[in-house]
Amino acid sequence: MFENRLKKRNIRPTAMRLIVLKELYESEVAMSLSELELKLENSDKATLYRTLKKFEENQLIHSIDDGSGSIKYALCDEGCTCDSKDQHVHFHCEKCLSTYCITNIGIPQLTLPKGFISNSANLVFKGICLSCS
Amino acid sequence: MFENRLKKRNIRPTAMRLIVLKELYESEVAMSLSELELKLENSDKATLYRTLKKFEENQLIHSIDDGSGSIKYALCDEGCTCDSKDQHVHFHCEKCLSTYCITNIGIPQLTLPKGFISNSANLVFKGICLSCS
DNA sequence: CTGATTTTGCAATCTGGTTGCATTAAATTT
DNA sequence: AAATTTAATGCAACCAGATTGCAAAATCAG
Repeated sequence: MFENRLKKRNIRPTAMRLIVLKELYESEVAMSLSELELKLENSDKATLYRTLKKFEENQLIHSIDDGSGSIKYALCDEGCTCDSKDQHVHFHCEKCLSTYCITNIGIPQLTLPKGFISNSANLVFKGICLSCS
Repeated sequence: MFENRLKKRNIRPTAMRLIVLKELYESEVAMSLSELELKLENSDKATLYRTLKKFEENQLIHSIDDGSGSIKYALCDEGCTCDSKDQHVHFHCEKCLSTYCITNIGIPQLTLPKGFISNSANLVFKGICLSCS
C-alpha cells in the first residue's frame, strides 16, 4: 500500500504525495516534472518539484539524466539504497522519447586512468524501444 | 594548422571560428558554451552557440552531457566520424567540475532486453579527477 | 567589383529548474 | 480536544542555459 511505502522511507503521507507516488508506480517509464504536472490536474510545479526532491533524498525514487534536457524520475526497488550496487542502465527511445529502467543490467566496472576515482556512473543507451520497433 | 582543420570538415574558417577551435584545442577538458563565453572577451553567446552547433554537425567536436546541467564540448580525433566506434567514456570531477574525454575506453556492448535497439550511448563516470585527488 | 550567400551581434524568448513567503495542513503537546 | 509547533503547499517570481528572429557585416563566386 502506498501510504506504507512512504512511511517506510520516512516521508509524511500527504494527499499530494500519495497521488505522485501512485502516478509513478503506474507508469512503465520514467517521468519528468513537467510530464507529472501535465498528467495531474491542478497540481503545482513547485510542490511537485519539492515532492520529487524529497522522494529522491529519501531513496524512494531515483533521477535519470537521459540527455533529453529534462530529468526523469522512476521508483526505486523496495530495498534500494541508491548506492553503486543499485545503479542500473537506462534506455532512452529516440522515437517516443520514453526512458526505461533496465534494472537487471548494472553499470560495468571499467578501469579508469590512474588517479581518477569514480563513485557513481550514468549509462544511457539510445535507440528505438520495444513499443516503437 | 587550425584553418586546415576547419576546411577539411567543410567549415568556412572565419576569425571567430578559428578562435573557438584554438580554445578547444588548448583545453585539456571539455568546455561549455558559457565557459567559452567567459574565456573569450567580447564574444557573443549566440554566435558561440551556432559555432558549436556547426562544429558538432560537421563532426569536428562532440558534445557531452555530463549531468552538470550544461553541455560540454570537446574536439574529436582527426578521423572521427562520431559513430559508435568513436564513442568513448567521459569522466566528470565532482570537485573541480571538469569533464574529461577518456578516449581510450569505449562504451561496452551490453545485451539489452528483446526489442530494444540501441545506436548510441552515453557513459559518464563521476568522482574525483587526477588533479583533485 | 558586385551581387548572392553566409556569418555575426544584439535583443528577445522559451523551458526547465529553483526559491521566498504567506497560507494551510499535519503532528505533537497540554 | 484545543493549542502549539512543525512541515507542506500554492503562488509568483526568478534564474540559467538553450535557442531564434532579424538586420548589419563579412565572405565568397563570378
